Amino acid sequence: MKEENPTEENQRLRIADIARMAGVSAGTVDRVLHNRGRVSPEKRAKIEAMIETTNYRPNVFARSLSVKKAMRFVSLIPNFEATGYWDYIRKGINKAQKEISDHRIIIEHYFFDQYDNRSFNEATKKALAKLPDAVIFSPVFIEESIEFARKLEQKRIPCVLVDSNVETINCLAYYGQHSLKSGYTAAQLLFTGLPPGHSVLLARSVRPDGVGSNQAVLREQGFMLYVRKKNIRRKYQIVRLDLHSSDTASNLQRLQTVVGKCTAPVSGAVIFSSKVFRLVDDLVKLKMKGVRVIGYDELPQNVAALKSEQVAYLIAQRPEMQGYLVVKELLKHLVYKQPTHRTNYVPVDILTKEIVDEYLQFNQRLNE
Amino acid sequence: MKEENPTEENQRLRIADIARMAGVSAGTVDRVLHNRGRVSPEKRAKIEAMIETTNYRPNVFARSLSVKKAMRFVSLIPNFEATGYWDYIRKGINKAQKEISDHRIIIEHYFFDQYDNRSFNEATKKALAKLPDAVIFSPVFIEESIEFARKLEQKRIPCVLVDSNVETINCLAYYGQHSLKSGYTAAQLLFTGLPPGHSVLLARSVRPDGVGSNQAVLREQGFMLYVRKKNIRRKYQIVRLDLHSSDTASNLQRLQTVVGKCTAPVSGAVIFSSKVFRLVDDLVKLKMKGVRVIGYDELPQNVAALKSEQVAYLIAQRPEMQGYLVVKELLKHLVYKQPTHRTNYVPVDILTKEIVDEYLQFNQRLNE
DNA sequence: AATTAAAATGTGGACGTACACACATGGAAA
DNA sequence: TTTCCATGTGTGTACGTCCACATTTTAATT
Repeated sequence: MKEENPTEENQRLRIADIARMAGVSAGTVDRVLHNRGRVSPEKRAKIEAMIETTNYRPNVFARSLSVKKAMRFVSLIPNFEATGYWDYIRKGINKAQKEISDHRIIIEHYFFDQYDNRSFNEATKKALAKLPDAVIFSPVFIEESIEFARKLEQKRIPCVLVDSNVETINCLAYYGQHSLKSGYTAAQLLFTGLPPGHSVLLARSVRPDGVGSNQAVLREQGFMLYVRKKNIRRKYQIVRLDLHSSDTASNLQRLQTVVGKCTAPVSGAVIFSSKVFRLVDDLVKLKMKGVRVIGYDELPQNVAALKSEQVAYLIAQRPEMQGYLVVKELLKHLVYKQPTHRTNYVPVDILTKEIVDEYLQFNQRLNE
Repeated sequence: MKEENPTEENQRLRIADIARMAGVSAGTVDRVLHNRGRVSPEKRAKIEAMIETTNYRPNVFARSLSVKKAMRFVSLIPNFEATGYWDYIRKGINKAQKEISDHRIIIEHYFFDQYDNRSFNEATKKALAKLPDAVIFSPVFIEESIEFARKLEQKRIPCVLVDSNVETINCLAYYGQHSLKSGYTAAQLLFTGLPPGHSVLLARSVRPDGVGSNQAVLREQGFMLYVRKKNIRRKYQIVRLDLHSSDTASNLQRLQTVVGKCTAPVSGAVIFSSKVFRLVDDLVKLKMKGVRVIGYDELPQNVAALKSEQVAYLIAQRPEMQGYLVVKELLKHLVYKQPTHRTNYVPVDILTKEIVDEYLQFNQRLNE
């Protein structure tokens, strides 16, 4: 039995203390804390009052140490390419996994093809069969994701969304960027001080099915919001350019065609996917110089283009942080039993040649 | 005794496992892990080899639960004003303190007047008398801080620096912004697309002793770096304005005088302290409109000025994150026994009217 | 009133580590 | 030889919580 030492300050209260103060045993307090077993209403009230007045919080370390079975999370995100965006999200999830491994939490990853909804459906089946304690996923395919979330809800498996949001899904939390605002910001960075009368390219990466990703569509909407608000069309000629994510070889041709139709020289360009490095490559091939280019995401190739001044600004969205935070949010709910926020936007980060290094290094060190 | 269950995967190794594999008892492994007590060279080698090959990592929860005496950290930062910058750093420290309170770590705060080195010296004396396990401080006064760090080193008390850096101090870690780069970025944001031929105000907050803070001086240097590199002086008239941090009433007068001397209209302004809200107040009083103003730090008044478009951009430096991370760095070293980085720059965050809300909310939720 | 089931409450071991302490060994000094 | 100390090594308990199980109390039924 622990000696009570009244001179020692800063001693956090234990279950035993609450029990003593409420005149019951530790087991009864435990039942109240976890809503398990049967406790008489009077004692329950007394114990709850004690917990309230003393602001008792369980020692999560002792809890994690004591808890018997491991928790299993499942993550469902797109396949990552060698230097792709999704790889950062996976890294963030892994970082969180390492940090909480002492909580006996295991995360199993399933990957799917972001251009093929069948591969997503297959992955969801495997995930459900595992009966995990929670699921992390990215609702790239909206309808399929709603259906998946419905099944999870049936089985009482909580879930969190990463990168893109589907409002109607009843999940614990979403982490991602406010796409509309990031598109608006792209416009602001592009047009501030851009000489009027010129042409501006608005490039979109289009999928095999002819649709852009949800994120990209919203970014463009945000961009056009700025255009309308500031009466941009009066001063600039905005030209759309559809690029193909699968057939990249033909994109140079497309660019050439679109540029050929412009009556004024092209002095600005924006692309709403993370493939800005491809666009600037093509611009170089066509010997187009002095174009102010705005792109997304801090992929190594994009950073290289930023540093060589082919790209003026990159807009970033802390993908590792997104992955990290969705996992932590699950922890917060399942282990710490704390309330969570449904919708969480990560900041719109504006990167320039000069500050990108510190940005990357900072994020990397957070992941160590 | 724990039953070994060979079918159960993902079981992390325990000290007892290492002990069994090395043919010794848990106590001996413990002595090796903590470099305490006496262990024969042969067994030590064997145990260390086992730890190495199995990549054993102690369960930090069990460790924290078991550890006997509480650790005591001391923080030394400037007095915070009602809405001041230092309040954010303190909040970050407190957030970390809460998060690690189960590790039995107590942080005691001492505050000093950032304009009075004697108050700093007094605070250091109190801090040293406490014989803490580690110290967090901001080296606002360079010489005094070096002396303080020397005394800490004598007593083998590790320390971390927050906000500003002093290269010669031998500390575990520093977190703060790369002031030179943030000044450079301020210039870039100010001059990109600014109509040439006009005047630009370069405002400095000067202390009673006539010296600007170390941070402010470096930011100005970064700003001037851009000016030189881009041959700005050819196109703009750069006008210096010294504001007094103590005698704010007279600043309007100073502004009026400086503006009066300008031969071209003022179309841009930058201030290297966090008091941009005062500058724009004075600009309003003088009915100066259409001035592109750049300022620092997301103080509520500054954010208000940003939203009302009196300020074009704010440059932010994640002060809560700085406070939070220095504490975590101490934890990393003292509890997790992991290596730390000496110099850590937080990113240069560029805030606009549209994205500031998400930025603030994100930071706030991180602090919950 | 006696029996039995159900509800309420208490008890003790386990989680993995830290650390005080006990014990063992061996060599030097008495 | 005995005594003593230094060095090496093992043992046991505490940390705060969880949870299975034991025990007591209460209510329902015969």
